[in-house]
Amino acid sequence: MQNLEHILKHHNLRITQVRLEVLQFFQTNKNALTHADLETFFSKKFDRVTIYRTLTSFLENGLLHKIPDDSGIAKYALCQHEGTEHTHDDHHVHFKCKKCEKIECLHNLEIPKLHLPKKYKMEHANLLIEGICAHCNP
Amino acid sequence: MQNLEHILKHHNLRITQVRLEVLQFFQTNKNALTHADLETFFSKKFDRVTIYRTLTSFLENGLLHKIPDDSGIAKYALCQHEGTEHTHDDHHVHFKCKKCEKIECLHNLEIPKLHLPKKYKMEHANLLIEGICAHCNP
DNA sequence: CTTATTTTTGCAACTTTATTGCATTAAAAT
DNA sequence: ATTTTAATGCAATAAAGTTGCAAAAATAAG
Repeated sequence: MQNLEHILKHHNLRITQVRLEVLQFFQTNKNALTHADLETFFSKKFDRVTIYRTLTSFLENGLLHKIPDDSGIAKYALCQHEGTEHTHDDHHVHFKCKKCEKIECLHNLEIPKLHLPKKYKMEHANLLIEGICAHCNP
Repeated sequence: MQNLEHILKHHNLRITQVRLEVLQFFQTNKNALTHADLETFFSKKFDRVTIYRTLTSFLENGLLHKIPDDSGIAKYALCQHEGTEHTHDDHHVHFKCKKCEKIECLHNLEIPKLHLPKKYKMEHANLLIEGICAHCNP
């Protein structure tokens, strides 16, 4: 397991305080996070805009991925297998719990192959499953 | 094929001008639409807020579904098989083209069954595929 | 078919989420 | 140690969506 500075370097990101702490927060938090989550956690420590820009830079440099959902609020989670270029992160499964509202990545699940109509070319796939997560299931 | 008024009635919606025209617009438009698309199309004819509320009522009454994606802008498309309660619309595939940016429903594709981890209960599934659509494919 | 009831619409104001410009500060390169 | 390059904070602005309320339209009731 690499340390935080290593991970940033590997993704061509300068090592700064915000980045170190935001990365750490993602690591200790297994669920998808929103900008608001970070803003709440870091209170007055970092500027709102800086947090937005941190998320954007992490996204662009492959540290985070955005999770599609219908809430209208952007949600982010760490990419697995940092370092390697094309991982199965391009085809992975997200689970959104209806009770706790949390979204998590099910990294070990592959999206089954699918037969697309003629002339359609698939590049990424993203499967969002909604239901009750293990934590909320009695 | 039912007419517009019939469809609204069937979904317990009062027949109004906005609803008739918005529904028609969705019918003649195979791709997913945003609020902005409707606002542009209906220019000054209907109020912004009215269009928002039309979308919401269609959503609540099962005429439309929201399509999860990572753009942060809500996208809507007509539900297939109007009338029947639980169709495979709960498990259907969306395709987002990287070139034309349009999203369409692939209603005839089923999402393959998946083996979830213990204690996870699935209720809906939504598969978003990104790539190049038939129209943009040379 | 006229009146009463209920729902929808339009307008204005507001909230929430996200972006841009720019001067200052910090990180890395020389 | 100094130069170069990139990141940060602040203020302002934009975009997306929501709420309250009076007026208008749709349905229900007589």
